[in-house]
Amino acid sequence: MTSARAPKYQRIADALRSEIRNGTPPAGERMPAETDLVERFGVSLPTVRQALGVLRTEGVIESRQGIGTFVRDNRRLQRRSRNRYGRARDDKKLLTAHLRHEIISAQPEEPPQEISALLDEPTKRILVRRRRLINPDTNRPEELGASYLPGEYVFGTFLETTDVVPKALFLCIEDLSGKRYVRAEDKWQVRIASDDEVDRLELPTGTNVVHLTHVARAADDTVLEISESVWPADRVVILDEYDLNDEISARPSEV
Amino acid sequence: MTSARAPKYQRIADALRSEIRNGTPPAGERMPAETDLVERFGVSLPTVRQALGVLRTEGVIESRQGIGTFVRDNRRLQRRSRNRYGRARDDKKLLTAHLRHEIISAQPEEPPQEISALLDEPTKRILVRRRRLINPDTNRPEELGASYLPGEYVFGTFLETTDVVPKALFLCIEDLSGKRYVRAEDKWQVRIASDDEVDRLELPTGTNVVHLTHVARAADDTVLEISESVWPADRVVILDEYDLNDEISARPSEV
DNA sequence: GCACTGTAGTCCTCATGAGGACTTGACGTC
DNA sequence: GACGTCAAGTCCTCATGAGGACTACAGTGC
Repeated sequence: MTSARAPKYQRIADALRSEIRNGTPPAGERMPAETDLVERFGVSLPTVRQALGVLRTEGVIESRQGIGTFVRDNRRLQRRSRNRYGRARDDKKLLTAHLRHEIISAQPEEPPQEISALLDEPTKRILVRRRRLINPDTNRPEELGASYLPGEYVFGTFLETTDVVPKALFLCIEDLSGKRYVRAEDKWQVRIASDDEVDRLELPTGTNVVHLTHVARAADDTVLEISESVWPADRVVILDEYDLNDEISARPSEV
Repeated sequence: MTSARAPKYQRIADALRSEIRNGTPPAGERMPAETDLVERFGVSLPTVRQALGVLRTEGVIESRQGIGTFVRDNRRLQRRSRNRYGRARDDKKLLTAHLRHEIISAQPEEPPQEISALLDEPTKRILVRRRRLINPDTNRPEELGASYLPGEYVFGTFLETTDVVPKALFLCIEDLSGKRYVRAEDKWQVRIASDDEVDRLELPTGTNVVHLTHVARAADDTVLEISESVWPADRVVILDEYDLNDEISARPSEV
């Protein structure tokens, strides 16, 4: 894999990566100290650090100052791309059901540019509920989210508290607004984590995240809810299953 | 944004990033030489290089040895997540239609582990058509793809040539197999680009890519086609629109 | 028992210095 | 005019050296 003429730091990175892939050190465990690696590979400290930097940006390892460098556990969480509305399926592959929901805040906020651009003019006063999901197995945050709800329906209701809602959020909105969720648009993007996301998701800076923006509309096209979800990009898999009859409009060979 | 006690390389990176965001230098243009930056910021060369390294892993800039460091054009290409089967919509936001199609190869290959795991036993002999999409405006590759087709249907047919197919690929397979595409599973992942992808997509090493694995099945559940598509993660947006009536199975409030 | 302190081990920052590899373009030769 | 050569400018690699910041833990004093 590595050519003989590759730079030292690259060869060291390759060596360590393949060792990790073979289980030494195993996920979660500590790597040898930088000074040990200097001795082992017979190179200088900056070279070792450059090699570790490669693995760090790849998400293979993670360093904590004063403690050590650790092998990251990169098992991926499985998400269903349209599972927001709880279609009844008991798919054991979906790990997200076990996640603990935690409401960070629930208060009126000025919507950011990208969100307010999607809103109808009269609904620009909004309530924002921010949530975080913790994986109870690893005790690590796996998802960050925000729901932007039209103020006219939700101001002064129980949604303005940080309590966990009694039933699915969209059902609450339907009750409060008297309208039905009938259409949705999803937008998926990969981008660098913001400082806030780095903190809340406990990620190394510069990590990529998957960002989903979900817009739900009523029959009259007004926006009932906009929600955002953010996951660490290297810890998530998005699954989608569908019938093609709906997708294939006409087969030319039949015309 | 940057605290006063942030390390030098971080402050330099922040300064350059915000300048770039404000248009200097503009996308595609050259950055000042590293030695110029050394003088401007009054730091050493490794520090400047570390700052540029941050921007490089963020995808903001790109360096070419012997030539210079350039601001990357990070406009994103829009993709529809289920548009593979050409549902007739004339959405001007979709830029992909303008892409130039290029068949790299079309020959029998040993399927990789992840693919053959999805295949039925008798169809493990497959034809692989590899394609690349070029954006004629920028003349840059935007997408890399591979279609894994069951050998029993396609060996010896025109699909074994690198010619562009006369009609949509799935229609060809339907004709040749006598079966219909009725169901599909999509799997989306973000991962580091392989060496091959770095070459073919002309990316800096270590870049993240979005990887879609699409499995299409017939009514009897046999696999008709597996296709993979790979895009640079920071140059793509995935869009999806759908009716919620299909998704929301039952509203408890009505029970 | 508790709180504080010091120390060792760890990763992080940054300077200096040197050589190499790659690209471009000017120049000279044929 | 075509081709090869050379030099300048660029980014890339790597060593050495030093200091700092952070964490965990053992020991001390109360």
